[in-house]
Amino acid sequence: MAELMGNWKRDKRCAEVTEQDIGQELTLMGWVARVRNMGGILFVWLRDRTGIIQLVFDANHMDEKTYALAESLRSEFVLAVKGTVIKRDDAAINKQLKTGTIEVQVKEAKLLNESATPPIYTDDSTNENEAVRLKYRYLDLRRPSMQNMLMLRSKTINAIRQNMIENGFIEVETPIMTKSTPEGARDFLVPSRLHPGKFYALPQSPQIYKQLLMLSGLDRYFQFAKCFRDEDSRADRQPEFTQLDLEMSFVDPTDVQDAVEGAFKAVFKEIKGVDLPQPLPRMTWKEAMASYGSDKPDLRFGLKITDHSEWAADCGFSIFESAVKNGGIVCAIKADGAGASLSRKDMDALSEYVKTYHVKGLAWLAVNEDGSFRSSFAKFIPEDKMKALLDKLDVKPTDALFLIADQKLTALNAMGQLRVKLGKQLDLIDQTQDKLLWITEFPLLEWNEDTKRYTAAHHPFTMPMEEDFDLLDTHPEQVRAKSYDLVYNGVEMGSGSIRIHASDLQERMFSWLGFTHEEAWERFGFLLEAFRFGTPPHGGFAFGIDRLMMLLTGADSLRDVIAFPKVQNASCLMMDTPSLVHDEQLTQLHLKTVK
RNA sequence: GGCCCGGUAGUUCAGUUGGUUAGAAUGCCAGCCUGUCACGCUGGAGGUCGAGGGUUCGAGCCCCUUCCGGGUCGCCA
Repeated sequence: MAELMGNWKRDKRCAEVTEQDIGQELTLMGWVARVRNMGGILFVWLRDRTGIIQLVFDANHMDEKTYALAESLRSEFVLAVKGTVIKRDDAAINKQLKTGTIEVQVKEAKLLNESATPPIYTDDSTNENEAVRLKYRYLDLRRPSMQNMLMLRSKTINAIRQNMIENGFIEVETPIMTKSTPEGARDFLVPSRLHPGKFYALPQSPQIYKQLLMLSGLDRYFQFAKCFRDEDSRADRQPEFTQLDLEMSFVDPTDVQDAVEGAFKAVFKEIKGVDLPQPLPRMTWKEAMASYGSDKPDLRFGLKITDHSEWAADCGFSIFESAVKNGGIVCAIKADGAGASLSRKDMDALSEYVKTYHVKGLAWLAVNEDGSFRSSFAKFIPEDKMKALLDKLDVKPTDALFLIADQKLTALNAMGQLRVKLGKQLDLIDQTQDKLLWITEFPLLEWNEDTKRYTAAHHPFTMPMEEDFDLLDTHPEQVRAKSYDLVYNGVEMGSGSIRIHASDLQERMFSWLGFTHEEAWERFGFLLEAFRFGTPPHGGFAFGIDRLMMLLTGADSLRDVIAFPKVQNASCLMMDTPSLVHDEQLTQLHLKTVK
């Protein structure tokens, strides 16, 4: 028996009521979070996005009808009340509530809407199955933790936007219906009704538009860009996501990095109250791979990787020797004090784990307290040779040692994954730290074994380093790019580069990527054409807002920081997306012929 | 496409070696209760054990298939 609001006006949100309001008569509106009926007196927790305030319905202070209404209240009913703010007795103070020292003595009430019994809890008391939460996402978003997340996200975006505008960036919106481009991820396609057989593509990023804006003379551009990639999901990868996209003219890498650092500094100050150092540390890709086995090293803990190929070349252990002979490496991680705690079973589990990353196995050694050791490989190696390795690595009692032998990048990648795993397992990560750094000088090109050609490591518009121009025709794989990634606690936040701004160099780039002149012009003709009209040197960056929110809130999944996320198979459990459409629609789009 | 984990009241979970009518908490419904705050007390309803097939005298439990959710490798310029 819901009523209309009539002329009632809400005075404040629930938890905005304070002791300053004591004695005032206020009109409040919100959802019923909890009802406690004592028989004659009845307490209701009224909730909105600000929090909770306690309402008191006393049968002696209101007419029968109002009290009867109070007795009919259930969870999630929408309620409006008029009442007086009163101070609670000392004994009745609830320290859990922001408004715990006050309550509202209700005089009148209106039931604005009823609610079906909710299928999930709308508080944070339980952690329900995520599929159920996602099916009823609109209720899930009533949870205080989710509301806080959305408010924090809004605040973060606002801090970034303000920082961008203060620094002379201009916000420009670029199209969502755009052109499919080769290279990169799969596109989501939109069929055209007016152009039978032709398709728009949703942008994987506004890359080309923002470069054209530099050509147009915008000088500094930014946008909170929605991007789409039709690839498999992960905990930190959604088919649609938001990034801060920016581009600048007349700049070198440090200018772009400064601008990005400025935005991060603003966010950390605003959200965490933390002053980030500026400039942030830099590390080359080569160094990151060699020491951390990753292009996104987590610097909150040690366990650095060391190379022992030289030692391994004649160590007597045929697996190590042949790896080195075949151009590979033998690398190691030493974990101080881990030898005593890691059992044979743990070692086997770690060995299985590294195999996921395509190495054949893990050689391990655990030193006991008395200096004796258990090992999977020591028995194959002469004693003096073994001693040389342990001395070199300064292995002491209770230490553990792990070695991997394989092709260089394969071994380093697996070792990098093991490093992170050990960091977590041995509890070496200081969760209170924020370790940001730049990874620079990425390789320009990567060899693709399937297609037998080079592909752009970043994207085909990336400027090679001048120092490496000579290598382009002879050793393309050794050419470094003017590109840079920002890494935060072992997570890639985003990447950027200085772009190619000369038409001829861009055309050469396409040819290194295996495009013929004709193909390049067919696919990127408008860009090559545009580059003829005075393109300024320029570069930019983009970082994931969702990933940033994940790290700021400590969430394990992107789904926790996106209002309406997709699940692993890219469907939406709430709306049941994607869905079938009517034949008529398909016919109009020329996807189905009328019979 | 591969590998791994999970699916039992609305919700969170337990369920022994395969053995009677599948349990608990919470939520829900009804009653009682004038200061509760995760109120309390009494009673009640609520189950296609994800689905289908198989083994068995007998299946929530074992086997096969499949659907759904999660993680991950490949993939993600």
